[in-house]
Amino acid sequence: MTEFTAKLLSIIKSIPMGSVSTYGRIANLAGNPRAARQVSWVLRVYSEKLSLPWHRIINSRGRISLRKGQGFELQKALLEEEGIIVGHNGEIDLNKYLWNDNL
DNA sequence: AACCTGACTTCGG
DNA sequence: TCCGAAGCCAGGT
Repeated sequence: MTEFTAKLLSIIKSIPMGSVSTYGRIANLAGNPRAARQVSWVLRVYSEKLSLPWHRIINSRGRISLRKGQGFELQKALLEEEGIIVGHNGEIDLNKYLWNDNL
């Protein structure tokens, strides 16, 4: 994998429980604001093998990107287990849960 | 090397 | 708010 991908993995693994981050923000922290799509690719490929907290990643609109029947329910459940309030359509209050560590 | 594929994002209507 | 188009990125074929 590329150095950039390694950075993404490192950042993803550091998202604390009870918080969420977005594809774009992670790409930004890794040094490339426009690589949001790469983040989704990384999650799909490495989440299981590396036990990534993939469920803590949502889109810039503050909603779960996965479709119902294709992971949506699981992600919603995992987030709620961490105390995060998720609306019926996957809406999450970014002002309240967004991980702001360094930015 | 060319072309396709996303769990994306931003912008305009 | 919703929809489509365009931009962008690394990997896989």
